[in-house]
Order: sequence, then structure tokens, then C-alpha cells
Amino acid sequence: MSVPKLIKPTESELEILQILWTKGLATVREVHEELAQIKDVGYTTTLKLMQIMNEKGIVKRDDSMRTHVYQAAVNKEKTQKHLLSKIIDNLFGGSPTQLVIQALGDESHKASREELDKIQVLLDSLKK
Amino acid sequence: MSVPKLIKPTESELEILQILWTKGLATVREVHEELAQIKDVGYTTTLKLMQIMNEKGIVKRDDSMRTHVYQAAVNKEKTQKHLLSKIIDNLFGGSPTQLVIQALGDESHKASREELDKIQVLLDSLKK
DNA sequence: TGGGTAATACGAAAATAGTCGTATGTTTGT
DNA sequence: ACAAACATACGACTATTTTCGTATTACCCA
Repeated sequence: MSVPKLIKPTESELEILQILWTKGLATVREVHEELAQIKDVGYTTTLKLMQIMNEKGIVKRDDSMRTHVYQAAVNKEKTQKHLLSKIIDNLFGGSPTQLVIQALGDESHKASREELDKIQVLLDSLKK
Repeated sequence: MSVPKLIKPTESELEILQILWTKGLATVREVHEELAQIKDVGYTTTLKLMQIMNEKGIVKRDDSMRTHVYQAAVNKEKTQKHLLSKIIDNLFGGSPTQLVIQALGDESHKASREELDKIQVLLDSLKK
């Protein structure tokens, strides 16, 4: 078995990954149009970024057509878990509990009743 | 009132903040020795970083002595909350619940029974 | 009291990230 | 057929972050 390569997308790359994780397959144009809604950036910037991500192996692309079609090459949950783990160490001194408490208390991202119930279910299973 | 300045420490700065939040007061030497345990870095690098952090207002220092004494100038919880908020948007599409679920499921940072109870208490209060 | 150790200041190189202009080729609609 | 619109490639410029060498000054003690 090879050592699982550790992927560390930059902020901009993460924004693109978000979009690809949602869309599955997408062209540069599609990604860029989503991106343009949240930030002011040129088309070729998005293109370049995605080309670099391709070189790094963060995304894959089908270039058999003139218009290339991209998709994420890294697993969403794995990536989240990996980065979160770093943050727990880096920002919360290794305590996931502290992170959870801060996250639940975040005023600008309130969890719905439904979501709270979901967490409750997980919590119950962990308690056993 | 002035607009609350948004602090965005870099990774290296965060490592130093961690140490200062724990120690309260510390010299460059002390911080550097902690840092040297987890990464290979030169003394003047740590010094420079802390000087820059001072300029940015991330740390304060008492330079009335030859050996300056530093302390964090940003609140730990506020900083955590702020950065976490960014991560929720950036990595979890705005859903704190997804983040909480990933965090609780992290194999390398298991929560103790006691911590789970703490989360339960918070969860109960949010449900009301 | 002079030399070794320790501290800060400062500049600048090296590494990384982000941005975009321009060139070049492809497609398409009229 | 040809102009406009569209796509990728690629290099270069900017900005930020990280790193460290060197200079200078202060301290300590044998």
C-alpha cells in the first residue's frame, strides 16, 4: 500500500472543490460562473487554477473534447476530515469538543431543529 | 465604535498564538523552544514572526527589558469562532452540522465521555 | 575587562498563492 | 466564408508568507 498522499488545497482551490463536489462534472465556464457570484475574479484565473489543480491531482479532467470536463479527484469527506483534523490540532489544541462547542454556538450559522436532532443521534451512538 | 478588525493569523502565527494562549506571557526564546519540538525552524525565524505579529497587533509586548515579553493580543475564543466560521463556509458549505458530525467522528481525536456530556448539555439548551 | 553568549533589528532571498494578459486555435451563426 | 465568440495554454507579474544571515548592542563572569 502506498502512503495516502496528503492533500492540502488552498483557499481558492477549496472554493472550486466545493463547486465540483456539488456538480459532479463541470466545465471551467460553469465553475467560473458559480465562482463569479461570490467573488470578483477573471475567467482565466479560474482556468489557471483548475489547470494547476489538475497537475496536482486534486481534480481530473476529460480533455477529449475541446471543452474540457472536470471533476474532483479527492473525496469530499476524506478531505474535510483531514483538514478538520489539522484545525483541531492547530486551533483547538487537539480538542474536538472545543471545536464542536464553538461551532454549535456560532451565531451566524445556526443549526436547525432537524440538524440538532441529527447530532443527537450521533451523540447517542457515541455514548454507547 | 470602530468596526471590529478581522484578524486572520497565518498558520505559523496560529502555532505561536497557541503557545501564547497557554503560557500567557512568554519570551521569544520560550516560544521558540516549544515550537522547536514540533517543527524544525531557526530562532530568528520565530523572532521575526513574533515581531510581525506585533506590528499587526496580534500580540503585544513589553520591551522595557532587554528581553521582551510577549502575550497574545487577540482573544482565543473570538479568534477560534471567526476562523471556524470561515471554515464552515469554505469547507462545509455553510453547514455547521456537517462540521460537527465530521469532528465527532474523527478517529484520531476521540472525545471522552465527559466531553460528550458537555456537548449534550449545550445541545439541550439549543433545543429549547 | 575582555570575550563568549544572548537578544533584537533589519534586509532580503525563497517559497507559495493568486491574478490576468496575450497568443493561438476552434466553433458557430448568418 | 468569415467575423465574433469561446476555449485552452502559458508566461509573467504581484502579493503574501516563511525563512534566515548578518549586524549591532547588552549582559555576564572568569
